Amino acid sequence: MLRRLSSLFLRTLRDDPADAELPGHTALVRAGYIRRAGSGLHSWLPLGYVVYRKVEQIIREEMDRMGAQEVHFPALLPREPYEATGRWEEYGDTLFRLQDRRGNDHLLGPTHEELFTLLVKDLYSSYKDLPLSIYQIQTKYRDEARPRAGLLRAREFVMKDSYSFDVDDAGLGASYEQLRAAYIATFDRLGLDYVIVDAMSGAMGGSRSEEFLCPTPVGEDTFVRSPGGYAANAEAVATPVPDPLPYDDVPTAHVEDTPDTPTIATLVDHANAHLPREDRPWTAADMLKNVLVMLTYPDGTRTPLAVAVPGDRDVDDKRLAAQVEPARVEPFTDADFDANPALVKGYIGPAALGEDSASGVRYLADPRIVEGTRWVTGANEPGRHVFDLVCGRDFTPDGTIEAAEVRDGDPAPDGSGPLEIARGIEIGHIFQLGRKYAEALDLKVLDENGKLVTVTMGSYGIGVSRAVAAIAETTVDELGLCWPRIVAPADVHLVIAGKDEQVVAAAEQLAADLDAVGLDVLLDDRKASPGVKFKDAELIGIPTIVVVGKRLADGMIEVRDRASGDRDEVAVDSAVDHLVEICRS
RNA sequence: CGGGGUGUGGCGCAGCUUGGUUAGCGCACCUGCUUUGGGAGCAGGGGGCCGCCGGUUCGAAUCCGGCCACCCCGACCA
Repeated sequence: MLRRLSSLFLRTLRDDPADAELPGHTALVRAGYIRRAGSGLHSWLPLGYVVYRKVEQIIREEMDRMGAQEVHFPALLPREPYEATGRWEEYGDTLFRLQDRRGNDHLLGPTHEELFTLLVKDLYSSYKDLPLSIYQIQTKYRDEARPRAGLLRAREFVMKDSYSFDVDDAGLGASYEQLRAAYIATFDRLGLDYVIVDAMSGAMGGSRSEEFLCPTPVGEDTFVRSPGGYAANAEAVATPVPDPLPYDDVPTAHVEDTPDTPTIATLVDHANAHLPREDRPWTAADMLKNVLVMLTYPDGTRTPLAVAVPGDRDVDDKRLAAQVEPARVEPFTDADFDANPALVKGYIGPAALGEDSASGVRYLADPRIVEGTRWVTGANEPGRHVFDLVCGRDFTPDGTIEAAEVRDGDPAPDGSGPLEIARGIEIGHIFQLGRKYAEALDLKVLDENGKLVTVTMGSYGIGVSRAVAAIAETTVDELGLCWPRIVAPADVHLVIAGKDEQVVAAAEQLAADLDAVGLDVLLDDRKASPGVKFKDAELIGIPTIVVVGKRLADGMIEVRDRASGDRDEVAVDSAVDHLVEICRS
């Protein structure tokens, strides 16, 4: 394929667009790959669409290779199936809803579990038909509260979503492993760096869920990893539980006056000024912080929850939310305090917490708060705190909860070293759904004993448009885009640097020759100055830039590597062979 | 949804406080000449209901009110 820049539907921009904030997104717009059509909506221009299709095709090939079969659903869907699984309501404002002329509710599919499940139900009814993996590459719609970061968080985006169907858990496990292997192969081919992280805490049973995160500071997901190879989503990190401590020589708990100390910082200052420790100064880590939240369940029930964390840590809202799902976490309001007179704002302590206490509020503690740990905490009276309160002796929480923030340097749960906190773009997610959708939509098959069994499912997604963005964000440099060859919009960017007839003729001939041997060529045959062409070539980011110009007088052309900036001089006569070698190796 | 901000040719921006000729600049685009190895020069040109609606006024891009859109921070986000 030979494309000419003189006629390509392309206009590069010299200035950064005002609304692009990420370097890769900025470059995609400046280089003429995408245009914003609306908030969270993007149009693909010719160069961008070539890259998009290459990424899509690699994903498709790897899905086909593992035996999944491609189908295609509508993006516009009827309400009923989503009503049946409860997601018409659960999805909330993120769901794009619309009505047809008869007033019937429809939605633009945010994900297609329901449709896949129903399709299999329509056609299959025997264990002999399973296992089955089917997938589609489909435009998805989510009315994001705040679209941002270009293609990374859009309202319309393309996702490859696939689903596996098995009769039993062992089958689901095998299907999951197959998909996992296919994802590894896919991202390896795409040249995308990735980390596979646990997306769910082990406490939640057999369901496995892992995310493929592309590590980059511009990513929206926070994860942790250790030198020993442990990696997990921040929500899923388990805290190693310390051994119990002896507490025989800890004094009896005693209440002290600590006026005007409603926060940890003020309490530490007061304690050091008026009640100094014998061995060392008090720190926030000596304080027991009790945080109240209100949980709201899908059925509307509201229940308060108290979470205890060491005073030097904050509660991580996302980790807490993951632990209490499906309940939603809401702040504990002044009205809630009024309704619970046993709770004294700013001075809440364990004595007033717990299912058997005066307040009756369920009290869950960070796993670090083990038997024998010694704390300073609220005395449930304004201006007073309890000192030397020992866990297991003076109070016992109702249970533990993983809600404290994870910090750089925290130990990995598997002993593989200190955790490092990093950011990543979620480019893939694999998930053992289990029987949730099969049950809701009654997908059953007959097993070998002639008994009806509910099918168990897995769901597996790759963001196609997001993968393009992730590649751009992780390869962009100060000059512009810098595509891995496998997804680049062409193999060679051929710059005609000069208006001399011999130069033009030689470049045209070279372009034709490269085209003839099957390389994709972007030929810059515009009447622009060499400087403009070089800048654009760097911005567009095709991996190999060939310059036919003044050195042609000596029978030489220049071959540049976009990524490294390396330049070679090559004889025109051997240019085709040389470039084939570069592009095919 | 809370907070902040911005809407002026395709892109980036000035003008608005203090209302008053034909609304301006850079890039991009068109024509001509010169130029051609790192975003060229000169000359000439085309392109705008100044986000929308209403109000004040002799007169509104500019002042007032309402609405809409978009962006940023946060909340939210299989």
